[in-house]
Amino acid sequence: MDVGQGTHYGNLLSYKYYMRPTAQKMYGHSPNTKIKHHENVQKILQILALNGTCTTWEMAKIRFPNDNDKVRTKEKEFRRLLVGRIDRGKHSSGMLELGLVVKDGKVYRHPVSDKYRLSLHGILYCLDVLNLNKNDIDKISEKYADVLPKVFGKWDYLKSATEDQVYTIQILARGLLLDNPEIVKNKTNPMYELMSFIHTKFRKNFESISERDLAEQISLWFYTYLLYDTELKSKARSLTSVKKLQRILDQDDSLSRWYLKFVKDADRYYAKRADTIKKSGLL
DNA sequence: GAGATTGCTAACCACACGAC
DNA sequence: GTCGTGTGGTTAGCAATCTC
Repeated sequence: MDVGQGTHYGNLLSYKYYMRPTAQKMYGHSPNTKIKHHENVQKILQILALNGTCTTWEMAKIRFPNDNDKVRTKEKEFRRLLVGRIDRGKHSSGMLELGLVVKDGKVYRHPVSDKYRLSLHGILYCLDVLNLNKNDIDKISEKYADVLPKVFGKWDYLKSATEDQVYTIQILARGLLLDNPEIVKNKTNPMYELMSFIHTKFRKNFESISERDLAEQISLWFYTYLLYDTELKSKARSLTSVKKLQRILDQDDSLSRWYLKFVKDADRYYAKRADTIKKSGLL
């Protein structure tokens, strides 16, 4: 897959502290914006979110299915927003440069044309800003299953297994519970330690991360977040969050091996750090 | 073969807005 | 008020392929 040509983006902390605020400043923080440029960009993002990989012509046809003149006009407008423009000798950046959208292959049937799709940061920005309903998020999961295989690729199973807790991925898109998992109240719940280890594991990738590694980080966040207890006070709760996660993992061998390896890595990491402190002679 | 379609690049002009 | 910048609307043109 020919992905992200010339586009660089960072890990989840980079999303929270750079990409999200920058994108909100440039393209709006809600679908109720009155700024035309924000509306146009959000429309492109919505088309790519709900339809997956498209050429600019296909995007314009989705916008105006029965009006070829408008398609021609819109296609040029969409391209300009995506790739930027040069006017009066000055270059203005487009959505590709920020990294919300990436090039994903080419169409060879006509003069070679680029195909575009959302990046993982773009997907998170859409989940954060576009006020999508559950049906829309289901469509994104279908179109981007290859990009986020451990989450979107198992969406239907996860929906039934977590009783719709899958939609909490919007919490990640808002940058919440990312680097502040200390709100976990249950001292036997390892969510704080595991969330912290996710950041340790990917800390060198703040400025640059491959799409595969970012998908890995998002997936680890997603499954670790399932440990979050929202009903601690409820006596009616039949399963602890740990057992609930175990039950989900038990149904899928590859998923189980993958996540338990992460937990073992975290365990080894913390044991080693504790050993270093003990041997330092400070205690 | 001619015209239509599709993809891409660039330019012109107008307007809004903030800085000075 | 002037200037620079960002953006929208529009047009022109080139090239390859498709359709009739």
